[in-house]
Amino acid sequence: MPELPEVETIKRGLAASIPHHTIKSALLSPLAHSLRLTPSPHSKQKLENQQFDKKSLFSRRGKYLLLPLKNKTILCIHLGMSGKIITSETPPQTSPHNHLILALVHQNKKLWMTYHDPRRFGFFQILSPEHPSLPALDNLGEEPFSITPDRLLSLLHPRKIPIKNALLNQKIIAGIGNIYASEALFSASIHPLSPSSSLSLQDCEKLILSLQNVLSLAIKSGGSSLRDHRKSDGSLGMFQHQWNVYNREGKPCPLCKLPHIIHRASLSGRSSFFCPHHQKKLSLPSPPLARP
DNA sequence: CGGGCCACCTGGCGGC
DNA sequence: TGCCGCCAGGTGGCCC
Repeated sequence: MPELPEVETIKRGLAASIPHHTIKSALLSPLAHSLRLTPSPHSKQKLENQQFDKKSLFSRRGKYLLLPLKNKTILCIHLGMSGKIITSETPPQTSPHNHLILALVHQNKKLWMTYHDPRRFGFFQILSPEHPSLPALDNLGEEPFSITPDRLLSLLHPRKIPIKNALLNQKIIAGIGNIYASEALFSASIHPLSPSSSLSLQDCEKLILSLQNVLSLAIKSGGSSLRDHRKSDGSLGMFQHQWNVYNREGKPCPLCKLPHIIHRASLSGRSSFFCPHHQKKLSLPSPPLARP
């Protein structure tokens, strides 16, 4: 899915196109009930004839998109693996996967915003003062752009799980997915299987800088379009052309060059890509030797 | 707590 | 051409 850069790209696209619009109608697909979270029966009524709240900007938390409305509710969208949000000046083509279509208007100009998600691993929910959050949203870890090395060290220190798995755990750090976890570990020269507890403060500093660098570059390129991601105007993200390791098994390591090639390993059922030559696996400090 | 599974879904791709 | 198996950007649950 959309990881942090893709969601951020969509947020920025929407912020540039729809915040002054009024929602004239909201159409839910017949399949919307089988999204990962079922939308409340009142979703349609809560959205229709509402305006976006100009006092609260559109925002993103981890991989969650938050669109505040004037009636103090927030349209919260998670894109799962295959979700897209596309705006268009004509109604979207009919599809069973258009789970939410908002017909918008501003100064007599019509615009449609469509949430499309074939696999239905994503969802949308209306957060209201009565139901102000979601468990997963409450439990999100810190944002990669604000976490400090000290904080990351303290989160990693008690854990033996591979650092790659820790990066994918949204409760530890929010917004990182399978592509950017591999890319950041590559840049930080950290082996994905390194135990989380083996990272030093300096490793944490380097990892945070690598994360921030790769995420910033990806946002600048409009995210990575592997297959489903589109910017909100329908155009492609371009960061997939700048991947160093993701999906590049067998290709030369861009850093070490031949004969060193990118390897692939499966970690908790997810592909990880790395260069074993410069991403050295860290080991845990040896346990103290038993005194004879 | 953690690792290894599975489930939820559709669709694209390569191999035969 | 067509079918089949495999794989995919995420998350959460269950069992050991």
